[in-house]
Amino acid sequence: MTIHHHPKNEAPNKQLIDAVRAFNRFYTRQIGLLDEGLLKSAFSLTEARVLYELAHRDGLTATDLGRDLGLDAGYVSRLLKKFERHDLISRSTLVSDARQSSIALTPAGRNAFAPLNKDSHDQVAALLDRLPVSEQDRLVKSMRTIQALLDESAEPKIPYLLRPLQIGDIGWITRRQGMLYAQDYGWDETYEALVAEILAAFVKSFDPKWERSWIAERDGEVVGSVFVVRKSPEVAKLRLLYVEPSARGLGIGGRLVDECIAFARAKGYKTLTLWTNDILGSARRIYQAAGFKLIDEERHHSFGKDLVGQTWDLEL
Amino acid sequence: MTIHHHPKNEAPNKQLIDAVRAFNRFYTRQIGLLDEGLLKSAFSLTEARVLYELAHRDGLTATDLGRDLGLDAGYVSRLLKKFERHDLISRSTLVSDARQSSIALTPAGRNAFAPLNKDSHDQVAALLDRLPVSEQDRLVKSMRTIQALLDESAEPKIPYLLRPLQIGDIGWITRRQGMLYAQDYGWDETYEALVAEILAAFVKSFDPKWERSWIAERDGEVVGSVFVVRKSPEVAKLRLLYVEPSARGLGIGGRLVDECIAFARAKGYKTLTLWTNDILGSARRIYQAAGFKLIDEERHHSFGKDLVGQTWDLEL
DNA sequence: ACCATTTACTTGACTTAGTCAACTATATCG
DNA sequence: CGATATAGTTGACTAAGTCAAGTAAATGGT
Repeated sequence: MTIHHHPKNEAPNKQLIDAVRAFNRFYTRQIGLLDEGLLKSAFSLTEARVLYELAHRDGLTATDLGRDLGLDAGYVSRLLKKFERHDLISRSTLVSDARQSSIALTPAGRNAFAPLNKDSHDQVAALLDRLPVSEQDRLVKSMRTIQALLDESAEPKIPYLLRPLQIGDIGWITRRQGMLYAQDYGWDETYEALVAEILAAFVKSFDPKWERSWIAERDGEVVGSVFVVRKSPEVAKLRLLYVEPSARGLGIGGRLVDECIAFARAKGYKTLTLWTNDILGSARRIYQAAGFKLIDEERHHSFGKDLVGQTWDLEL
Repeated sequence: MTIHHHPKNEAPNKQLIDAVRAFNRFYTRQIGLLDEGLLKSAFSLTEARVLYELAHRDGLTATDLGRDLGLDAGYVSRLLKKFERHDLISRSTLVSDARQSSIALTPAGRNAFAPLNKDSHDQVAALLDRLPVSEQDRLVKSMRTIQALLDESAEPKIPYLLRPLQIGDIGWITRRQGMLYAQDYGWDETYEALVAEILAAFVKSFDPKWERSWIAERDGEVVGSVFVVRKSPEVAKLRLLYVEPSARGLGIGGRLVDECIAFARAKGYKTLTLWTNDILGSARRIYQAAGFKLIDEERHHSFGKDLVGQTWDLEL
C-alpha cells in the first residue's frame, strides 16, 4: 500500500510479529502442498510461474520477470533461452531500447501453459470446495485485505472519496462512534444509543432540500462522516462529525466540515451551529480552523461521565 | 477447519478461485522477499525451517519433520546428520520404537538458531512497522482468519456462543439487518432507521430485571441476535430476531428463540408476542416450531413495499 | 561530441538443494 | 511365524539456482 499517513510507530507488538511469522510458516507449507500437485508437468515451478506471467501480461522484458518473480537474471536468461528453443516464446527487440526485448508466448506456448493453468485452477477449486460458500467469501476477503495492505506497488489509491448515505451506513457509523468513544473516553452504551437515535431520526425525517450527509470512504470502507440538519429556516446544525483513527491526518475531518459549510451557505442558512464536548480536542481544532466561534459551555452528566458541552456557531 | 456444516457446493466461483491464485502468487513472492534477507546466514532456508521446528517443539522425530515441512525423508536424514556432526542436535532412540529417535537442539544448536530467529523476527517487525497500528491489526486478523479456515487440523471450534449486548453491537445489528432486508426484499433505508430506533430505545430504557438481549457470536463475529422487551407486566415482546446468512443451518435462530421463551417463562410473563412480516419465511418456521400461533394479520405499507404484518403469540 | 557509468542481458563455472531407489532394522498385523 | 509396513540411511543422480565476468546499448555530465 501507499503510505499516506505514517504515525510514529512504537516497535510492533511481539504478539503480532509472532502471528505473522506463524502465518508465513503456515502459508509456506500451504503453497508447498499446492505446488506439489503441479510437479508432474514438464515444467518446474519457476518455469510455470514465468509462463503464468507471460500468459497474463503483455510486453514483459527479461528484467521485468526477474524483478517480479525474484529470480536471478542469469537464471531467467537461461529459462527464456530454453523456452525459445522449444518455440514457446518469441522475443522482439524493443525499438526504444535495443538491449531489451519484449517477450510473448507463441501459440505453442499458450498450449503448453493451458494444462498447467488448468491444474492450478482445479487445485485451488478443490481447496475452496472444502469450505461452505460463506467461508470461501471470508477467505478471499482476508486474502484481498492482506494483499492490499502489503502490496507496496498498489496503484496510488484515491485517498478517500465522499458520497451520500447508503443502507448500512447508519449502523456502521453508530457502531464505530460507540466503540471509539467508549475506548478513548470511557463513554457507556448510552452514547451509541444516542447516535442510533439521531441517525434514525435523520433518515426518517430527511429533507433532501435542506439536509445532507457525507460519508468518506476509503478502499470501500467508511472512514468518516458528517450530517447537516435543518434546525430552523435560518439555522443549520452540523452533527456527528467523525473520522476513523486509521484515516486521520488526511484532512478528511476538515474536508467534511468544509462541505457542510458550503452546503449551508448555498442553501441560504444564516448560521451553522454544532454541539460538542470540550474533551474532543481534534474535532475542536477543526471547527476553530473553519471559523466556528465558541458560543456557550455547560456542564452535563452523560454517557456515564461528567462532561462539558460546547455550542459553536459559524455565521455564514 | 473441521466442517460442521457443508452445504452442497456448486463448483466454486471462478472469481474466487482467481483471487486465491492471485494471492498465492503474491504471497509466494512475499515469502521469497522475506527469505532473501535470511540467506546470508550459514543455514539454508530449509535448514532454518528445521531448526525453527526443533526450537519450538519437543520430541520431534525425523519423520515428523519431513511430514510437517514437506521434505523428502532422505534429505531430512542428511540435514540431521549434518546438524549432528556440528553438534547442533542430539538424538535419543525412542524406547517405544527403536527405529525412531527423538531429536532435540543442543545448547549449541540453540545458540546457532538464536540469530536466525532474531533476523526473521526483525524482518517481520520491519514489515509491520511500515503500517499504522490499526492496519497491523487488520493484517494479522486476516491472517488468522485464513489460517483458521484452511487449517484442517484446527481444533473443532465452538459453532457459536451467546453473550449479552456490548458496545458496538447495536450499530452492527442495525447495519446488517438494514443491508440484508434491502438485499433480499428491497426494503428501503427506513427499515434500517427503524432498527436503529428500536435498538436505541432498548438501550435507553433497558430494565435488566425484565428485559434481555442475546448476541450470537462466531469466531469473534456477530452472527445473530434477538431481544426481549417488557410490553406490560403480563406480556413480553420478542424483537429483531436475525441470523447471518453465513451462519444459517446451525440452529442459531431456534436457539435464540428458545432463550427468549425460557427467559419470559422464568420472569413470569404470561405471553410472549412478536410482530413480523409474512414474507420472512425462515423466521416464521422458527416461530411455528417454537409453538407460536398466528393471532392477527394486517396489510401495511412500509420500507417502500406493500407488506403483510403478522402478530404471533406464545402462551407461556 | 565524448567519455564514464549504468543497465539489460548473456555465458561459463559452480554449488546447493532436492530426488529416487535400494537397503537395513524394527514394528505391526493376522 | 511370516508377510507387510514403517523409520531412517545411503549412494548416485539431477534440477535449480548463484556468481562473476563479459558484451552491447543507453544515459548523464561536461
